[in-house]
Amino acid sequence: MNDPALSRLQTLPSWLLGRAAALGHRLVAEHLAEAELRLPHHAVLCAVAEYEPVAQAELARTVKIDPKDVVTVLNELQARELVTRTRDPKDARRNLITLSAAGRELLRRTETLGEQANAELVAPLGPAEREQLGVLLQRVISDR
Amino acid sequence: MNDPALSRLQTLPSWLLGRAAALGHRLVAEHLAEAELRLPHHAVLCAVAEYEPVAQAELARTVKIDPKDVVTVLNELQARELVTRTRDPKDARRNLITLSAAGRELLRRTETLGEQANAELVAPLGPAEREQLGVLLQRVISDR
DNA sequence: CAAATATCAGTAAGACTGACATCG
DNA sequence: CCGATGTCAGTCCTACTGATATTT
Repeated sequence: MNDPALSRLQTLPSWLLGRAAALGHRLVAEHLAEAELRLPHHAVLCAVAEYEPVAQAELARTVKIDPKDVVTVLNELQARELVTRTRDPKDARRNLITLSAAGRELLRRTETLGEQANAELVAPLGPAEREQLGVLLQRVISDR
Repeated sequence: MNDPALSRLQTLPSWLLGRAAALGHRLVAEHLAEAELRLPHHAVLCAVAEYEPVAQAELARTVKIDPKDVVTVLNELQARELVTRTRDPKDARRNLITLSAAGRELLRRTETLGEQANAELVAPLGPAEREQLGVLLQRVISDR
């Protein structure tokens, strides 16, 4: 018998995406480990830098992670004094998150580390192909 | 200040890949749930169909999951009588895995489900673009 | 003895779910 | 009261690590 079931599976976009993402995830995580930061923490730090002062719920939306997980990530970032959490005087439900000086400094490092990891990830591709890949992926994830 | 830290992050290949893969993972998982199968189980089933009779260690290599996890996956597949595990008479260290009739039948269903999910995933792309995406991803993951 | 195979137990990261209190 | 926000506790899936037994 031996119909090529696996071969077919391994050409499906979801399979290829899964493997490529796993590779990227591993590379980025390895590089970020140098700054003792994990991936969601880095993403949250990026978002805080761009939108501070910002509420946790909005962080969850922009970084696209679960609001419940934002709590944990922020707890850890706050424990390392990379961000500050203060009550919003205008709306007491909200915590306003801002970047500390240490957070800003660490972010500069982790941004560099992240870009190195991504350079490794797309090393097999030429510049035009990297651009093309980015465009296609954007289309696939757009709005969903 | 507000340098666009998040914006930059969200154009990195690893970020885009992560989001696209998560979307694909969710779509495939949802479709496979209809057959009460999870992702690794489907992949293993595909590999067994293509290479049976096959040893667990080789399954781990072809499907690229941890050999320890193959044990669990196979336990569950065997409990549902989708595969059979028999001692290799030539090498008593090996278990030879083969597909049962029920397994072969279920695989036909899950293959269809998987292809439907992937069709949804790449729905925003035209035929040529899907091909292009596949080629680029193959290049990125080749050999690593 | 060294290497490969299979199993088991435990752990870690990430994404999720449900319950709850607070505030507007 | 409803809806949004934040917190807490716990689950699920996937991936890994370490230890062990057996066989080649």
